[in-house]
Amino acid sequence: MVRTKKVLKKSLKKTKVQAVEPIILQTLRGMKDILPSDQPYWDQVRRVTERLARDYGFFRMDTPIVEYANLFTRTIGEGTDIVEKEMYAFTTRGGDKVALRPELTAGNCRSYIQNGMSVFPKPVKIFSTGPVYRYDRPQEGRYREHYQANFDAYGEIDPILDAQVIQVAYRLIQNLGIKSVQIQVNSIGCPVCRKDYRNLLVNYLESKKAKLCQDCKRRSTVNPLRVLDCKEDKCSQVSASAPQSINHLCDECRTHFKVFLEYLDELDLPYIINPRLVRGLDYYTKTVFEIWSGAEDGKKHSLGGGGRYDGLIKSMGGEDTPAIGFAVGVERLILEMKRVQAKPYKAPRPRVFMAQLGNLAKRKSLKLFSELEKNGILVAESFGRGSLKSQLKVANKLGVDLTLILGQKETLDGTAIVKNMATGVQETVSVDKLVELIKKKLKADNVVVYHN
RNA sequence: GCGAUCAUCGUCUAGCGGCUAAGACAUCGGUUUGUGGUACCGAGAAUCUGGGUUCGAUUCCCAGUGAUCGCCCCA
Repeated sequence: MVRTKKVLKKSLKKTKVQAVEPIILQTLRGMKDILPSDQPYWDQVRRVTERLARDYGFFRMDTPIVEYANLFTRTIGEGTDIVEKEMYAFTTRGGDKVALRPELTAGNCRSYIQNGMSVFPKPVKIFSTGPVYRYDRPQEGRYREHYQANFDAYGEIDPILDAQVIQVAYRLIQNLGIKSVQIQVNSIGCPVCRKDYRNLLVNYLESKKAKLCQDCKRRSTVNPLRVLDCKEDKCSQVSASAPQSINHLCDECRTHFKVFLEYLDELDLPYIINPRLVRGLDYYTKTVFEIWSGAEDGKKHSLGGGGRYDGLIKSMGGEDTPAIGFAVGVERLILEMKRVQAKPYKAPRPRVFMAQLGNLAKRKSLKLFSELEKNGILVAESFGRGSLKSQLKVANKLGVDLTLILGQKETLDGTAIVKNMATGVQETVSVDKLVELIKKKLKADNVVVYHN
């Protein structure tokens, strides 16, 4: 086979047969397949997410992956990295400027407005999951296509919702078996007090400009809040004594933050206030937060984050609607689940194998298979195989408890052999009583489940 | 977008400037045809791509691609 492949390749080269572009058997950079072996983890995330969403009153919504590009540039912010250098944007044949969504909130807000969802009783709680796209440099836990689970609540200004939303995020992570996490919270104020604070910060940074790293010198005017987040030693020193946004909030924002923290205390959530927490999207107001994995051995990931965006809906052309939400990164959750050896979801597996022998039995087995399936009995098979021996081998490998053997003789008699794989004992039963018997046997204790 | 490390069967690994690139696991088939697990036998299966150095490259060099790590940023 290989030889023919190689020969073929060479002869193609020599004779210069039409230059057919070969199919590149590789996922695009930063994108990966989610293989069957990983699905138990994904299933677990899905189940926990859906269960929690239901319990906290969030309804599922799915929006398109592609939207008009300016939905994102206008909401996330022109100057942000996400928009500036990470967006998958292109022009369609029809001339529309579109983009693959880099996050879920913008699309959800668009849908909220477009579909007049403001008529629902507040808060309107929505959750969605799906892939988002960012054209950045891949690493472990950071992909160009990754999945997020996103929760948003519209129409409620009360800080109690901020606390509840964080509780949902926290419990989502906890319920996956990730116990050790840290919640960081901050308030970045409203447009009014943030502007004042920003000026203050710019002035301060200006006075210390000489002590900043190259990047931060640039940032200090373009996006001064980001300087606070810089990990360079000298920048940390500068930002350590920089004015903090929480000390320069207007009355309303300060009260909001204070009450919010009281609710958090009430919930016993392990949070810390990080005055230097700023986020990469422009639409946030007041409360912002992130949840970090608690890996002691160096590597830490942001598992999720979010915040309040009271001005977003209005700025998009909707009614004045306060809102708060968060997103978690599914790949990172799974990475962390594996690290702490959290249990993935274990899907039901077939405990019965059906083996057939001879043309007549083979023909009947297909029907019998569906009869069993209709009765809720999961059956494995390898119908294409001929010998009973090889079928039993497969049955054994699959670790089933029972194997049904259907041969020429049984088919003519309207019976089947039921073999207990652990003991090797087998009995012949009428096909009519098969379902009943299998159910009984699967419940019985003497069916030993070995093979994990 | 910047820097670093790496790249061999499906998976994990071995190997060497040279002639059939080795092994394990997995897969498929067999050990007398209607009975599995163990054992034995057999088969298929790889040097990421493109250049260069060389008599000769999987091995050395360059570029591309990808992965991982550190920045940047974020989920």
